[in-house]
Amino acid sequence: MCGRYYRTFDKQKIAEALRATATGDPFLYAPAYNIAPTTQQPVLRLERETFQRELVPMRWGLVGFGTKGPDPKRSTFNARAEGLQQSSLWKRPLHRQRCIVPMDGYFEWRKSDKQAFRFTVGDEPMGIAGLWDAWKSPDGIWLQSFSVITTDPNTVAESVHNRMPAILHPQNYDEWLDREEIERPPIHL
DNA sequence: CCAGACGTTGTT
DNA sequence: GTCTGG
DNA sequence: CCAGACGTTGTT
DNA sequence: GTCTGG
Repeated sequence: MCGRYYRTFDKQKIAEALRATATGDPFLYAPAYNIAPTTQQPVLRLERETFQRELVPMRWGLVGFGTKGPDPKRSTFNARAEGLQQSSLWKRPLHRQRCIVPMDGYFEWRKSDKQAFRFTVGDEPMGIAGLWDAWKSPDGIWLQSFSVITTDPNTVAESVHNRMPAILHPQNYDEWLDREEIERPPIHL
């Protein structure tokens, strides 16, 4: 699982590091050390027509296109990699709306004693595989939102938890973001 | 066909 | 919107 | 994920 | 204990 993370890079640095155009309010890119679900956070995706990389602030906690809106009773800030194909909520996002969640690291709490652990990949920023969707509110305003994909833990993560976010290798970012591959999404990444 | 869901975690 | 269960 | 709340009435 | 809001 991944329910908290942190990011030290600001708008300009994220844009530079990811070679992307950063859109939206600079305030939403401010370094944050305890990021929680339902807050607006920048995610990386390809622009619909130009396929250029763009950073867009979205709500953490995916709100499906056809739902009635955000539902506090249902957690959608994580999406299990194993079940993405079997759910109407995740299926279209998996095929057409993949994104990457930039962060410096994430936190996990050990169940036994509630001890918090911080996970990073060295000193490098990391990109987590994510999905996004858009929902139109009754008053016509679009809400964009995203979810972090989780998978089985590696040997480091499993000492604390039985799930971990899907960390992408930088060389695979383009393949994950590809908006033209809608038949066979690169779930192997 | 319609109605209702559409999700995750851990159970130390 | 789309899928599953009844 | 954690922190904090956890209620009722009626209201054009 | 369970739900909501961030």
